[in-house]
Amino acid sequence: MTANITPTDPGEKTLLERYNPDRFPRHSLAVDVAALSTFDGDLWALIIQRQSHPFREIMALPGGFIGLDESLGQAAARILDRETGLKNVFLEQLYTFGDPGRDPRTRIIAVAYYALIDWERMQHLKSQGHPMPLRLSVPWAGVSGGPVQILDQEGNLLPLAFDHAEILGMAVKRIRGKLDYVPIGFQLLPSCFSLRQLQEVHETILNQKLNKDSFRRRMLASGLLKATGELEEDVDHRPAELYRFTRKSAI
Amino acid sequence: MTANITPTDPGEKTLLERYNPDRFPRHSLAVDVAALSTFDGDLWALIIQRQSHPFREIMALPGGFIGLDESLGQAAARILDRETGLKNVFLEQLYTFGDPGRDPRTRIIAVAYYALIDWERMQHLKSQGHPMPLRLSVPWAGVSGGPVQILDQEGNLLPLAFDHAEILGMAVKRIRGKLDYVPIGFQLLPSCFSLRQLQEVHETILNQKLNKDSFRRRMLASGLLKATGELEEDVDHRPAELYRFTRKSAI
DNA sequence: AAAATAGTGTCTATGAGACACTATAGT
DNA sequence: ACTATAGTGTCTCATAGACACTATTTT
Repeated sequence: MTANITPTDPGEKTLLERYNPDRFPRHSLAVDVAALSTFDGDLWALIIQRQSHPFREIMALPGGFIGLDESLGQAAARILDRETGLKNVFLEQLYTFGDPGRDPRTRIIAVAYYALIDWERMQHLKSQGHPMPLRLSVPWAGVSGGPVQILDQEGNLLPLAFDHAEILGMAVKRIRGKLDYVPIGFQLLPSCFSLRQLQEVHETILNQKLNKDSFRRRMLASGLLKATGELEEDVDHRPAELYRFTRKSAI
Repeated sequence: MTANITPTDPGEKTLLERYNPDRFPRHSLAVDVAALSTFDGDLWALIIQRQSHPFREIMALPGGFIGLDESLGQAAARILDRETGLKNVFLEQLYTFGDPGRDPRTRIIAVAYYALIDWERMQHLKSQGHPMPLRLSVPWAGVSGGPVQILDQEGNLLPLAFDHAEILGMAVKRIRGKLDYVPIGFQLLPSCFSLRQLQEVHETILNQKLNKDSFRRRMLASGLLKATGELEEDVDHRPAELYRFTRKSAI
């Protein structure tokens, strides 16, 4: 559009140069990351123990403030890298939590992301310090949603800081719903896997047993799996063939 | 947790009182609303023509800055009310757009919401001035996603300001995906409607013809429709029975 | 009566679940 | 040989699509 300069319109260029962001309220913006994995029939989340107030010593999701020149996804990847040393992780925006009062310090809006990490990588976290995977307890079925709790090694419920139980719940709800039409299961497996492993991932996410025959047929008919010809090793029964995902569909 | 005060820990209360939000970068946060309706076999979106720079005179979604003490959903409802006078509208968070550079003034993060409004209400907007429904042209099938264009009365493509074509595209993708498992169709209809009207809404959203028999069976089997006993009027053929949605499932 | 759509009944094709059977590893 | 799981073939059942038919309004 032509920027005609008139007495009432000083022109776009001038206005942009004169623009004062402080004419409108400014907010603190953070990213929280729900990094999920599957193991032993349960979902696990990467949790840290807070070192400072508020919620000092309480369990929380990794998070941090968003820099002025990084995109939201970059901020999430940076924070996940800082906590785990992992790069190139499946990471997707989840929801933005902005209720006034969700943080007792001041109003902080959190753009939540979720990540899917296979258990093998989850075991080799760079910073062996605070972050650790903790088992989830999902107190609802299907995709009804709601907060999700975390358990310590003895199976005791641990409280979560801020609204992080809601964020985790939203992440579980999202991947349950998404699993029906997007093959995200392989994000939680090594690059080579058996159909049984894939089925166990699905069963863990959905928290329900699936029919073996029908699951095999669906997966093989999807055209997204490629047989490698290799076989499982070190199992005390007939070894299964290993498959790879053909990542033709953009994730 | 007991707030033990030690030489290295001044206590939670003190820290919260001393908290300085300016220790971290602060951002401009806005809400943009994609208000959708269906009519004449197409999706329509509520569009305004910008009165000021940047993108002066270009078409855009209604939006505004988020107040310091309102929730994100409240901000979206306030802005939709300001533009349309409509209250109690189906409104749901869509995605947060935060790429640096998406707004030429300064970095502005936009939490996008989408609304579903039945065509009847769309015709009686309070402020007869700027906001108007414009027809959408969706250049992709299914839920592949991508930007969506708007058409003027003559069917010419109009440019959209900022990343609003992407926001609209995300909204269309979302409702297409959601329609398969959540009955959102009735949000685009008056409270009483025929099965044919409902099918037309589905066909418009999905942009594909549906099988009449199977659609009827699915809808009636869902248990979400209640026959009213009333019939259509002023149609030049056998009148259809009218139904209501039983909103037992929380939307 | 003609036109147009509403609504019902039935056949068929497809896909999921169930089950039986064979195959192949370790012990 | 025994056990455990992999993998195949087949039957059944539920649901979607197709189609034929009847019903009810306006013109």
